[in-house]
Amino acid sequence: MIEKSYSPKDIEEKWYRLWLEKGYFQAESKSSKPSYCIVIPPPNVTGSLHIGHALDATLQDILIRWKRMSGFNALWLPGTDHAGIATQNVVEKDLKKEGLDRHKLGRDEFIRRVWKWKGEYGGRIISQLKRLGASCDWSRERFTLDEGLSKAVREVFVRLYEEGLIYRGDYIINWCPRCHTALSDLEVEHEEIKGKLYHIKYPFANEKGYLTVATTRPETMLGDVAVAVNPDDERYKGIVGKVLRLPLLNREIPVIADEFVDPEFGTGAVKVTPAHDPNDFEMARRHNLPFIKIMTGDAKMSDDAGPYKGQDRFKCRENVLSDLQSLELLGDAKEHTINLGHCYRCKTVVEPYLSKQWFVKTKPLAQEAIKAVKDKRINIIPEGWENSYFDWMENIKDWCISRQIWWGHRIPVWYCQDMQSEECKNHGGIIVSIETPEKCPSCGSNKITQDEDVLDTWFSSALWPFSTLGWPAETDDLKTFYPTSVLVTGFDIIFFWVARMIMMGLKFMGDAPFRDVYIHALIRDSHGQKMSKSKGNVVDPLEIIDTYGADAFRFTLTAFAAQGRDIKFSVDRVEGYRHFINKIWNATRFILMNIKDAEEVKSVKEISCLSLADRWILNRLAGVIEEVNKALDEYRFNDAASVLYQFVWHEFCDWYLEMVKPTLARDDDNKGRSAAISTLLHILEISLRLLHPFMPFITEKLWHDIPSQRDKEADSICVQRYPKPEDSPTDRDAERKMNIIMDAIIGIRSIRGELNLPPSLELKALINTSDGTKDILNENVIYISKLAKVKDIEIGEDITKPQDAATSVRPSMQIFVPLTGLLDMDAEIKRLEKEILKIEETASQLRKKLSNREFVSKAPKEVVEENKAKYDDFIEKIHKIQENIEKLKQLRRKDG
RNA sequence: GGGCGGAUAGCUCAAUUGGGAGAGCGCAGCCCUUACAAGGCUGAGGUCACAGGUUCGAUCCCUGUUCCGCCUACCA
Repeated sequence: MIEKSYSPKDIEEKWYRLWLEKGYFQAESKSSKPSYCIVIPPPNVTGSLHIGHALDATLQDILIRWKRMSGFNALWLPGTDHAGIATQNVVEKDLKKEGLDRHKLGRDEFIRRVWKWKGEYGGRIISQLKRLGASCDWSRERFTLDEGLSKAVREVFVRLYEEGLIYRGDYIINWCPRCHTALSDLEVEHEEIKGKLYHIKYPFANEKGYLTVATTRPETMLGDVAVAVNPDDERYKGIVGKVLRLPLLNREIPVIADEFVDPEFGTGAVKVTPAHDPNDFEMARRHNLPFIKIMTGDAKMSDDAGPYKGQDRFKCRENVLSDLQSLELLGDAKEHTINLGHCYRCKTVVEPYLSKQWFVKTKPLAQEAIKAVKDKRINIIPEGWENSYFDWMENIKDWCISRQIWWGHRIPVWYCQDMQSEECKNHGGIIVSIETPEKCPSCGSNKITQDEDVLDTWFSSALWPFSTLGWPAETDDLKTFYPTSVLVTGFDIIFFWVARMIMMGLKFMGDAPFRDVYIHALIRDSHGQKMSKSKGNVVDPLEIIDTYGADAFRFTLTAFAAQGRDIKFSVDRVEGYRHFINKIWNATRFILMNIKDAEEVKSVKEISCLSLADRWILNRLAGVIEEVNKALDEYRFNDAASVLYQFVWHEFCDWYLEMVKPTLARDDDNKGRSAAISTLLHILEISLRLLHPFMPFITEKLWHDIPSQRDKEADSICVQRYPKPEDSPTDRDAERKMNIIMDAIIGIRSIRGELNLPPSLELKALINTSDGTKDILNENVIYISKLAKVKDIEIGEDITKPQDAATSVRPSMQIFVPLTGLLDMDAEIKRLEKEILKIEETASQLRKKLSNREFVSKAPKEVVEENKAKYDDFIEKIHKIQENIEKLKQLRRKDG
């Protein structure tokens, strides 16, 4: 016997501990079973579990538990990401509190501090995943800075370099002045803001007049080296080649012609600032113009900014504008929306900045990645995301991979300081090596220094599906689990991560890193807003688990995880699904209560005298098993959840349990009781297994309370076989018959409900029906009397309506409930008339359709016949109700 | 600028090949009927955003419009 109510906390702790002790989540490196593998999208080591992780992990856990139970050698490989910039920021903040900064500490000491921090706090998100019930193979947990993974990073870097796919050079990159590092294009978040388009007059150097340029960033004029116009622009035909005097600095700059300039925009004249704008950079290269850096890495003005040196970039803008104003060189300023880039880690406005960085030449890698998806070596689900994927891949730009921070994989490049040999000089003293070199391999000098930069964190993440399995070593894990089965992630990191994993996997493993990519929705708050700390609308998954239990939380996430749509989340919904957990608990409790100790529970297959209800629910279960497996196979998690919800609550609890209650209560029918008990346990046990991937804790707990499992302490539901449709006997005839019984019950209940007759009122029912149905009803009259709460039931083929009876016309029967002296004739007439109206509405639609010759001649024959049959049924029903109304009206006249 | 998605009951969302629109929550009425009041039964509630088109027939397919959300882009 189990406790009256369900308290998740104790159960969750107990069973999770046991799962770990028994090693149920550990996959085998070599196995005769088929492999199934998911690598977790590694959360940031600095992070704590947010609701997006919870959804992501829940879906993965469902898949893994489902496959593990279905006989696969299932590996869910967990781990965390070192998250270079984010983690460095966190530790730097801590240092600041102590009045320190990383430069005071020095590189080595700083790195030590970060590792220490990681040791103390880095495990948080892992323990939170455990609270959720994640069945990861923790023995294989990885961290992107692990020795093995670092080796993979070096191997990849060196090989790409040797193939000419990695290069170093001076280019305009996105620079975060706060994080003090370069960022890739993806790491910049664009936001539209209202800004101004300023018109500035640049006087000619050798004659009167001026040329007006339009710019949103007036301060960058300090770095201008030219003004460009379109060569076809008639307005400026004569002035190309003339010299302007740059205001404020009085530098002489030429007017050049370049196709890039759009004559329609602004004034048609563009100031050219090669060191601070990617387009200008390209233009300067085309025209051999100099590059003047007017800012430092802090986004303060540099020596080259003349009198503005040392000013902050925004302050400088104000000063430049007011200085131009006083020189009367400032024209109109128009309202203009500007798409401003911000650092995705610290939200600081990024600066296009000229600097020396390392890049991956991505085009060749992208070619293969496109092909892999095109020929279905990788399936993206839902398919809609393929378009974005192709679009991004086809327009891919080189990837800036060097970061000017300390926490990360240091670039495996050394520079020879001496360059004593010709060979050494030829390649600029650059040494690129997997192993850390002692001396320069070309000239033998031991004065070598390593590149100061580290790699983009996403560089190591891109290797995750194979680096975690042991690559570059040829491990058993790698052979067994690569390519992995599916990647489950949110759409926000398709480009950051998914696309790059595909490129790297194809390049270094010669095969896609995963067969399927399941892209799930983003979780928003109940108003559809993105959750963020600054908005204060974040929901803490741990709090939800504490309040409602992990199972309810997981089931809620699953039920809302429809493909291709964001999830609006609120805790109220979790509460709703906690009721479902409670329902399962209580249904189990009821079943266990009804098992007598001595009773021998038999398998349903051995029992010959199953009741109609037994056979019906067994049949339904077979259907549910099939639907759930199919839904999971197609990643329709919400469908799987709703099928289970519907079955357990409404079919099993509302119908079946109510139907077997009388049988269980009878002492004189041991066979019937025994069949019912067997059926109950069969349904319960299989349902628990079906539900287990969705709600692992409660199913485990209840499964052990089932008599047949009580002695098997070593066992766990998580390693039992996942149900297959053939586990439950099918019986179409039972389904047909049960529909008739249910229809009778619903008919009587409707009368009771609509006429507000209290359940305490004893009713009698008369059912008029045809021959075949009569027998079915008679054989199962007990269900009707119990569930519809009627004492006497008379069933016959020519029963006529008693005088003062309420009626319900069903497809295969007419039900009369005599209400002598109780029936409010007017109310009943009204009720029946309303029903006619309702039927008539749909009937008239059908009539219209059927009287349309085109429909009858052109529509498929089955459809026409189907509609005709439906129509006839409606008309018959209306007639019968009409008759009943007439009889009531006659009666009323007599009484009156 | 380009692309994608959404608009269905008061709320949140389903509806897989175009053929009488569903669920959960909420609401109303009746009920503590020996698992569960975190429950049961019954019911009300929809011009499927708008306008055209294809079709015998459109919530579904096509075109356009409006509103909302997202992704993406070097118009200074």
